[in-house]
Amino acid sequence: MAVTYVRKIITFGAIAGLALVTLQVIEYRWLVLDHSLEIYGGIIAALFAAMGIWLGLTLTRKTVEVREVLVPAPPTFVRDDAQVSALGLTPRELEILSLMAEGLSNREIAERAFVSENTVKTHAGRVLDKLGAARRTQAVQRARELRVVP
Amino acid sequence: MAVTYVRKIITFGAIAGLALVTLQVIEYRWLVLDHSLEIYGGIIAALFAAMGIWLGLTLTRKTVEVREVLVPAPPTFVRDDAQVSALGLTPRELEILSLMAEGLSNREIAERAFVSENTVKTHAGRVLDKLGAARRTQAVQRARELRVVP
DNA sequence: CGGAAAATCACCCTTTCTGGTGACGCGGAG
DNA sequence: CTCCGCGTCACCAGAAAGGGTGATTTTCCG
Repeated sequence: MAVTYVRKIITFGAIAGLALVTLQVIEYRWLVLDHSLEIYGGIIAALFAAMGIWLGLTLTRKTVEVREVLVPAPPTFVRDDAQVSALGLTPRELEILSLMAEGLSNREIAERAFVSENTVKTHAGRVLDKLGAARRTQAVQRARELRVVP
Repeated sequence: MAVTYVRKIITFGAIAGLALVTLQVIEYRWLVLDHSLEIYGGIIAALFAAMGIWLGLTLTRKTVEVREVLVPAPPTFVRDDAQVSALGLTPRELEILSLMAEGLSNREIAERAFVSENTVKTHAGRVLDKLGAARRTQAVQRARELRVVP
């Protein structure tokens, strides 16, 4: 930032110098031709006004006001793996639990997991057991509280 | 916005006019005193440069950047009553649904609601029906998605 | 290699849940 | 007053879920 400003000031100086030189030239030219002072002043005024505008623009171009607006974030689910291991749930059991939470029947779960319905029953039984639940709705409820399923 | 710019331009005109008047005064004063042209030009230059800078500054001052900041959503549950009425759920059915969502059996719900288990079955059946669910776990899942139960 | 944990599957029996039908009382809207 | 929505209750048949036991295969780790 500091470097930027230094460069701008140098640029400003250079342009100012150039303008002065130009002024000298114009001055003698017009004086020789015996023109009025008003025209001379007008030119100077226009020149420096333009330069000033350019300076003002350049100096403030990066002035931005950052306004932070608080907006509700979408509920993000992150599985509590600590709970999972604390409950002693195996990966397969966790998978069956997730499918149970989606409201699927044992038969449907069996199809999705490519196993027999009996196998699903076994897993489901263990899940209920480890979660201390008597019914699958209860198991899902507990799992949700423990952040094991969304 | 357009109004703002118009006002600025008018202001600019006024100041420019004032500056010109000032110039005239200065011009005669200094001419009478027979001072050099350079000083006169310098004053004009300084005057218009300052004005230009002011103009540039004024014209570009406000650039507002709105940045949205995600804030963790509060776990506040608010029932979507629109959904409830859209589903045609009666108060009693909603109550039974809530108890189902807690993982209670029909028998347990009957005890809490002070009705017979058969009554609970009837309500539960209607709830499944209105939610388009085949099992209570599915009903609970749907109800949750529809923000009918926490 | 050997054993433990995990995953798989099969029965059998009980409990719970679901679906369908029917019925009764109550209170509000037409 | 009558009809309708709501809540209540009952009964039954079938589906789904839960509990228990036993067995085989896979996987993984020391």
